[in-house]
Amino acid sequence: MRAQQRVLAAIEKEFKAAGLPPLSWYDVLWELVKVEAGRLRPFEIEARTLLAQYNLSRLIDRLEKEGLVRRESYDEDARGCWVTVTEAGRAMRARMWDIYSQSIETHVGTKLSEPEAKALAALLAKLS
Amino acid sequence: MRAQQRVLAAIEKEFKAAGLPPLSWYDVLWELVKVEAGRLRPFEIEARTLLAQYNLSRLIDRLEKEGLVRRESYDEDARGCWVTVTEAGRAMRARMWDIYSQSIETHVGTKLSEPEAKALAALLAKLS
DNA sequence: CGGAGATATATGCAATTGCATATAATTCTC
DNA sequence: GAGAATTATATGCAATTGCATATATCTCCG
Repeated sequence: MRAQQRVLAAIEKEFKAAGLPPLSWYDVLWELVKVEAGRLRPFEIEARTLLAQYNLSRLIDRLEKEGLVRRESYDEDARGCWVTVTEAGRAMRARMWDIYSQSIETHVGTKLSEPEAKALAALLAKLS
Repeated sequence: MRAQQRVLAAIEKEFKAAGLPPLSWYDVLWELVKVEAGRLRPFEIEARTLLAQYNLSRLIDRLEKEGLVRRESYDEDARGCWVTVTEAGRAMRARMWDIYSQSIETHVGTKLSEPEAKALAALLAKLS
């Protein structure tokens, strides 16, 4: 818990210092960019990011207001919608990754050797 | 990040199901109970828990309102105060520990062997 | 077909958090 | 020993989160 708090706080701080939005924006954008169509249903994002449904709904509002994603209708089911990443969203994700990757390097990369990092990942995977 | 989120969410959920307050209350109470005098300065709690100063200030308000801690004057420095855990606070911490220890067992203990848990702790310690 | 649930998403409202700054006291410097 | 800088804690206000529930479909079953 403490380790995560420290690392997360450090990363958020670096995003902020670079004038970038919080990590949760990155998580959503990255899920969208990762899939080839560049779009997902909210409930799919929810499952992938562990964001609560109501928090995600409002996070999408904010992303949409900034023009980073668009809500589009989903014809097979009128309850649903697509969340599609825009070009601006892709660009933002890339900009955030510049900072994020550096942060990871600083706060994790320099603290653990390659085998240690792999061991850590393997142990954490057992918790999920 | 994901592993921590999952485990933390599961623990908070179990606290809530038992009608208990959030984990952050436990963290503060535990720091207080751990020291023999049963009291600390806010800035000491802050350093030990990683809570932000303004969040801690308000968390102490809530704990005080519930009668779990008391703010007492600190004579050597009139800016400061002691935060002293009350009997009710000690009792609450103990009640929370019943749930917390079970949660840890469920969400960590059953997922990792003893040497794995030690290895995980050692790796995470390197991040801090 | 006509509900009775189930599912997908949104939203009003209260609680918490974050930010910036306030307040009050202490220490340091010349 | 009078500011100036620093430290300890609190607080007004905006943003975010959590909770409960709303809304709109959809699915399934008799």
